[in-house]
Amino acid sequence: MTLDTRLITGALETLLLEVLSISPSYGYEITQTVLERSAGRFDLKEGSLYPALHRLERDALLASFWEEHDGRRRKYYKLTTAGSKSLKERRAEWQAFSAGVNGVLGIDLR
Amino acid sequence: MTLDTRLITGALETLLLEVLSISPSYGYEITQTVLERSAGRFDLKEGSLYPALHRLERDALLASFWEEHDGRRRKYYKLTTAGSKSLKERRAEWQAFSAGVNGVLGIDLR
DNA sequence: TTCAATACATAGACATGCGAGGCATGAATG
DNA sequence: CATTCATGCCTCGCATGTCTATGTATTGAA
Repeated sequence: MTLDTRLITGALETLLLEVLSISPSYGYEITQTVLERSAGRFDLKEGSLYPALHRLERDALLASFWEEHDGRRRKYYKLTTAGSKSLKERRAEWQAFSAGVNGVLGIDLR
Repeated sequence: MTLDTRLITGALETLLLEVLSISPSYGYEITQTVLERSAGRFDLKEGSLYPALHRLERDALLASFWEEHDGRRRKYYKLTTAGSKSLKERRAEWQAFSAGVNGVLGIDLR
């Protein structure tokens, strides 16, 4: 397990919720969006992406629906009301967490 | 497992290396230092702290020595040369990672 | 005497990311 | 026509991590 892998662990679901808060999307497209918005840093793997989406749906933070495009089945996900609320909390938690780490590391972002 | 727990996973070792780069320290004191420098946010548990210290020592990033103070045994840890190098890399990796998350979340720190 | 704080350590429960594999379609390449 | 690449979804098993609970022990205060 690389360091980068361990770092992503707590942020993956938040990133998925964030991307889906912009507009409903599906697995493959989500990976592309995350790749772009992270400036190429986060290349989500299928073995982590799909289980994460399923977890979020199981917890009712996401809802899914199938659509067909050019002969390809796509499973779209969108935020539920609870998902939107959770995203708000997770964004705040991320900011507090990163502030904590920066504090210990003596990194001043002002 | 709380979200905060998952977030700390990738940063814990970096925080330990950072604290020990300031001066050698021992388990209990490290938890206090991290608690202070994170503004009370990170209360390291023994079940994650000690295994992490042992991992870092196993990987030769830390070295340990025992000392006695007021009848209490303390196991001090200090950075090795490799540990110092690793810390530098991890600090850079943390900054790249957090920039990536902030990018996806649309958080602008300028 | 009893309790809290200090101090180290580990076993087991539980959770998560990833590599590897499976299955399928459409477009481009040779 | 065959092959390869990009698109698209899914799951199993492995490695690894944190936390709770527990064990051991000393010091000092209530």
